[in-house]
Amino acid sequence: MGGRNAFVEAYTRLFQHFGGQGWWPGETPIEIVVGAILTQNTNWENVRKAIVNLKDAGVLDFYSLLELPAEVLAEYVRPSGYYNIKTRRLKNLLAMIRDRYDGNLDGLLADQTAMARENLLSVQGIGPETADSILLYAGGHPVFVIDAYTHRIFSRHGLVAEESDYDSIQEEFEGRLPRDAALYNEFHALIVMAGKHFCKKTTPLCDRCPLRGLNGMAGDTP
DNA sequence: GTCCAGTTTG
DNA sequence: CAAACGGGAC
Repeated sequence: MGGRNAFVEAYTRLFQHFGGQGWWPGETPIEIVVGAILTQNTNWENVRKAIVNLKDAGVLDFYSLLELPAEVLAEYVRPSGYYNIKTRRLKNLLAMIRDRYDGNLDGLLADQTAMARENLLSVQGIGPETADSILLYAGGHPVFVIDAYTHRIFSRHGLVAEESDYDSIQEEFEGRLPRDAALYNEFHALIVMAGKHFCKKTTPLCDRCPLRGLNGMAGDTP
């Protein structure tokens, strides 16, 4: 087992099993930012329908979204679920960019990582995972995105404590891995794949999981 | 009926 | 710590 570093080992195994994921599946920064909010606790396929609605309506750009009446925007994003609250969250983010970056999304993404993250987290409806997804996938900042899959997979393998919070898990990952945005990008996407296909919340498929035995435990499974 | 690339509020 | 937000797919 090339296992001095189980985090690197996990990445290697997942990449070999699933291959490169090529995230984020959005073409422009605004599309990635919108997708990051719409995908909160929601299946990506439903988010994709909402993005298609916005594209078809020709409003997937900063000022169109900013000026669009909330009730209209809500109809477009409806397929992604939580559509009223997500509409509000999108509007909150757009207003922050308008106020602090003169309406320039690229300005936010080009800001220093710590400052951009702080500004994102100040928006009601943007928590650490959404903020870091935007920083990493739209801005190319080297921040590791932690999600429910990350917590579940790595705690099941005894590599992070069950009770660890977002920031401490993130510190663990960033401390164990090279500070490389391309690596973080691919690794998080692979973790999502592992969570979907093997490390399910109920009835995990441990016997066939590419991560079985990752930490030298009796199978690393609960 | 269950689950989903979460976050806020009670 | 629990409830709320919610449509779509299986």
